[in-house]
Amino acid sequence: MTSQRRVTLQDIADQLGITKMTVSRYLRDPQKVAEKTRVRIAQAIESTGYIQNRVPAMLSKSSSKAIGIVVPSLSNQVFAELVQGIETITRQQGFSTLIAHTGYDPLTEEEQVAVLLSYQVDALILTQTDHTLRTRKMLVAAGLPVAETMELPVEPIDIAVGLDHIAAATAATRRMIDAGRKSIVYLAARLDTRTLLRQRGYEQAMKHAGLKPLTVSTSAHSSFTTGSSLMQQAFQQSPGLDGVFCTNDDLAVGVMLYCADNGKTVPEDVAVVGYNGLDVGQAMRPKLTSVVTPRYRIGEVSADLLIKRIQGETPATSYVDVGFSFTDGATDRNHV
Amino acid sequence: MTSQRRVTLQDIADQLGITKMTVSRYLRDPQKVAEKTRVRIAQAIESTGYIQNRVPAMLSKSSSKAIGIVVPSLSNQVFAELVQGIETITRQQGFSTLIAHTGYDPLTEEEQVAVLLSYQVDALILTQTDHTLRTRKMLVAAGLPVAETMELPVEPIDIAVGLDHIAAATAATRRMIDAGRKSIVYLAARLDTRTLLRQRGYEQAMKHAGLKPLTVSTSAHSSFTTGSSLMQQAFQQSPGLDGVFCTNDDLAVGVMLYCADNGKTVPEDVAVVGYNGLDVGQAMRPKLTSVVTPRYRIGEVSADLLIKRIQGETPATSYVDVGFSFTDGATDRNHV
DNA sequence: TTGTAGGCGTTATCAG
DNA sequence: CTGATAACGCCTACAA
Repeated sequence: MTSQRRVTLQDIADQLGITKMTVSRYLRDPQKVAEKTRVRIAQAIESTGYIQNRVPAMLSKSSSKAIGIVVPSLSNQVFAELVQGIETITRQQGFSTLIAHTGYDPLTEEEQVAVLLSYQVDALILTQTDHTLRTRKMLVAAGLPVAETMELPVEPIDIAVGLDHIAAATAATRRMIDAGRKSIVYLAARLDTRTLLRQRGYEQAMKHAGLKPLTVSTSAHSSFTTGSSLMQQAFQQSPGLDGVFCTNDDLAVGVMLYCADNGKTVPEDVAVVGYNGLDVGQAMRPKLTSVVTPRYRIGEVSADLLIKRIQGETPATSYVDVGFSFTDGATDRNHV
Repeated sequence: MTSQRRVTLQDIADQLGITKMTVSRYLRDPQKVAEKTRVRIAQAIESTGYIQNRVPAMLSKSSSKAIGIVVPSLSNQVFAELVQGIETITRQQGFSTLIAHTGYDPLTEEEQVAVLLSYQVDALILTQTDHTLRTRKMLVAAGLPVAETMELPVEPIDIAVGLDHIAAATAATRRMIDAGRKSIVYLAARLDTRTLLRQRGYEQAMKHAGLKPLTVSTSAHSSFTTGSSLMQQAFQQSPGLDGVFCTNDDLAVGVMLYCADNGKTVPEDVAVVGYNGLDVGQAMRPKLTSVVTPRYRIGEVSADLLIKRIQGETPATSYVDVGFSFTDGATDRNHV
């Protein structure tokens, strides 16, 4: 009973003694068929539980009215919000979304891009800029609009919507420097592109202020426990540290928990700045100071640009810097 | 330049002066074509950046070698792990996955199920048991294997893999009762089925012990801040409370942060038990006691059962209770 | 208002 | 080893 053929237009047509063309017409515009037929078709569709099969349309128009989204991780609120931003736009334009995830691995990205392309998506939204050669080739060959999001690639494939993570990290670090911190450490996990960009920004700010940068990192993925253990290492390597810049809020919260647990007061003893401005940080006391990345907006903007491109328009801009700001936190103040 | 036609088998065949059939053969098994042809085809494919189009296969076999997964939320680690469990199995069996999300809304679920079915997925994995009538109808009409996961539905559509949330909640509550707690409150957010099941379990345990249950809830979604504010309300409604059972770990951590911030010691003043055993809880001090739900396992089991069904086998079981356990936490001990 | 013919890109099947 | 043909389900275009 599992593999009974799915109901088709033909089935419905046969059942009513008409042709599938009439049923097809009804589906796209009920007004186009006679009142009597209309009622009968409606009934038949209702009773059979007919579901539109998109596949033929994909075949003949080689378009699916779908946009593919490739995110690194499914459990990261950052990407969940990006997707929500995308979907507010796609939904109102009648596009659906296909979501794939890569676990931060360019090879998996390659695979997933191939899968999405094989489903004939009309556009692709990527969230990494580090692509394999084959990925790039496929994207070019497919000739569809592609948006790279979150960070701004040096050599964009096509559309780019994101923010300057180097500048954001520099600004974050400078806040602590301006507040009188001297020994600031950068905590990094899962060494993806963005983590490295932030490191660059951090190092620039430190060097510019004549301070010595120190990065403590792990290839493990970010979590609260990772944050705690990185902080422990940081104290070992730099006992006098008075500030930490964390590559994301998960680490930052782990740092705060570690401090609470080891007699260090934030921000008096140690300043902490996180990245992304997630709810976690805002639930802490004091509230975490963090870089706000407008990913909802990134989603909206990139979806909007892509749909315009799908529809044949040529938007003036294809490179959008959405900027950044800071949460209203208190973990980087009150020094000396 | 955006809508150049995608490269097809025909293009490659033309380019080589052979038929697409030969190219198609090569793709499925390179051994099936002559050495010489093989090399030429390989080259042409490489240079054109050809990507397999799955759509025609979906049409003719009305199968896509894909499994649809419908999760409530993309930012919840619980579902991320479920998906990972699913994908370990699907990947090794050559199936891809299509992920859709509902925001905990049965109507959105209906929509997403329709979308996935229209892509001719071979099976569906759902994570809610509260479906609209139309959803149920579509699933029956589509006649594909369906797994309902996480909770165990009273009337399963087909396959069910999950755990007994009532029993788990009862056990969690009883731990605190056994440790001498008298005034235990249940904190709930986003009132989905599982939240309500846990409430039932909590109430049963309380009544059984002759204690008065009290639930403090909100329709807002779970977060640390939600947890903190629910805890504040709980103290207002029940100043003498000495225990809280939280419907998930996010709330529980919010509760712990609130306590830390308001001079209450955990577990001395207030016992706390969470749900899901996420990393957050394990990063807290003391470590959060929490119900461990084996969602990775749930993913594996359901994917395995579904694929067997797709391949025509009839597994003996289609109803699997994976059970639950507790994290090695300390937030529910040390009383009186 | 309804019907007929053909095509989208691939693969199963049969023929050469 | 390679080619020809038909089929999958729907929609566009045209015809009745």
